[in-house]
Amino acid sequence: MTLSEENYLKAIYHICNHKEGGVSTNSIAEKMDTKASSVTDMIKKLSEKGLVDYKRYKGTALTQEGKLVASNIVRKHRLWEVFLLEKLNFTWDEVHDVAEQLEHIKSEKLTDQLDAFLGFPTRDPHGDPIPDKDGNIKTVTDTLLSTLQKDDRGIIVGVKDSSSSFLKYLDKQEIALGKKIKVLDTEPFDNSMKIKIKKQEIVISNQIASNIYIKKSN
Amino acid sequence: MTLSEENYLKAIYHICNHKEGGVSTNSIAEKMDTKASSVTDMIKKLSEKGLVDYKRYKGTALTQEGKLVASNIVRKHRLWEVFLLEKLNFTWDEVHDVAEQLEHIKSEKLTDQLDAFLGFPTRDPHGDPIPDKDGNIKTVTDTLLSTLQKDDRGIIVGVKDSSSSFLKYLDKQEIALGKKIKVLDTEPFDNSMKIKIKKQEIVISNQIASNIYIKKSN
DNA sequence: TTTAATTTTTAGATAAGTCTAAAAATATAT
DNA sequence: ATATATTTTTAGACTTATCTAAAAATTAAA
Ligand SMILES: [Mn+2]
Ligand SMILES: [Mn+2]
Ligand SMILES: [Mn+2]
Ligand SMILES: [Mn+2]
Repeated sequence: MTLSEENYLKAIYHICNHKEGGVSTNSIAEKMDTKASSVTDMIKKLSEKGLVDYKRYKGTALTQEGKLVASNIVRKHRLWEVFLLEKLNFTWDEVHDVAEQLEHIKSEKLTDQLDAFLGFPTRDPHGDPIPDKDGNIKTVTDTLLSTLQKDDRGIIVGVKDSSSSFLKYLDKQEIALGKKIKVLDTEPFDNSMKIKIKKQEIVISNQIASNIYIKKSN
Repeated sequence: MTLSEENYLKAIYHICNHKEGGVSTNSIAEKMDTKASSVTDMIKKLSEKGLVDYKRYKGTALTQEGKLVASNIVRKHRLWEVFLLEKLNFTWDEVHDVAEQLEHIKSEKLTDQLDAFLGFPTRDPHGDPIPDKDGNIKTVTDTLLSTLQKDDRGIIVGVKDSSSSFLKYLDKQEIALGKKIKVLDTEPFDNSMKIKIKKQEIVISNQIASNIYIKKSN
């Protein structure tokens, strides 16, 4: 299993989680930041190895085995993110890039022991669930903050966008996982909303609100 | 800096530490388990990049910059070995293979924070010194157990051979870093020796004794 | 249902890293 | 000093992963 193969499997895995059914060559190319022709080549190889189901012009899907390999990479990625944040004083906008490297380290013992060392965490620093060894993962059923109505309350449980710039914005506004919020008002014109968080009132754009996951509390 | 380039620099670094002056193409090939022709190609590239001094047929040496890069990889390797042993319940014969992968993770913050997290260790699980950020390293001046005479005493401070099979042998004999030993007798015929360790008397071959570093205590 | 646009695949080229086999340089032995 | 052996380098080939450009299949539009 080469680095490149692993990254392709992971990309397909992530796209699959959003859209059901086959994955298009172009969508993989976009996520991987490569050309479609490169994707076709790689998919053929993964197909030979029994990691994806592929019929030309028809799209690609992970096999059982491919899904297990991919989820294991995601598992490692998220465990390492927890490690970096909890043990090594990284901030939640710094962990992803390093985890992109660490997720490819091959050692089952390492992964298991890391899991135990961290106290078997269920979510990564961005609120995303951590798959178990068999690829089982809590499907995220959280609602987006942008879908809440006036007077709705909830707790922040995750972010959809994990980019460094977005996370830094949240830090600046003191918006963090676990915080209680209440929607004070919504503005129909641009879908911005006024919310109360930590006894402060702030206005956030729809772009922000549609990247924050909430667990509604009433 | 590719994975392959890093491994070549590390190989040259390790050979240099034993032999002074230029390093032969063949010695690099042997350490890297590749062909001499491959080494020549790579050395040319490293030379272009200013990481090694190279004149054809004359041998290779690390430049200041190359030495710094190499020692940083060794630094990471040994820090990770400490981490795996101290925090993740690895045994000292298991840490090396995983550290071979982890040493290539690129993040200065990660290395620094790991160093701090581990309490700034000075030696890895095999007794080898850990270089600092600037490439400074305590040169090992320890003596080999095989050079001791009858009635000499000392403390085990390191191993020369870090192979899994050797380390497992030591575990079986309960020979470990920090243990006090005394040479009870030496056998001139095959250079084996009888030693006292943990109040037990055991006989070890010269091959064993010449792979254990001792700090003489009188 | 033809035609046009889009998506996907193929064909051919390139770069990195490796190999084998042969040539060149250096070292060793008679 | 000359012949022989060893070491090192070059030449050419192969694999993996990528790209561009062109062809083929599919989808959308007229
Ligand atoms: Mn991430
Ligand atoms: Mn994450
Ligand atoms: Mn090691
Ligand atoms: Mn070591």
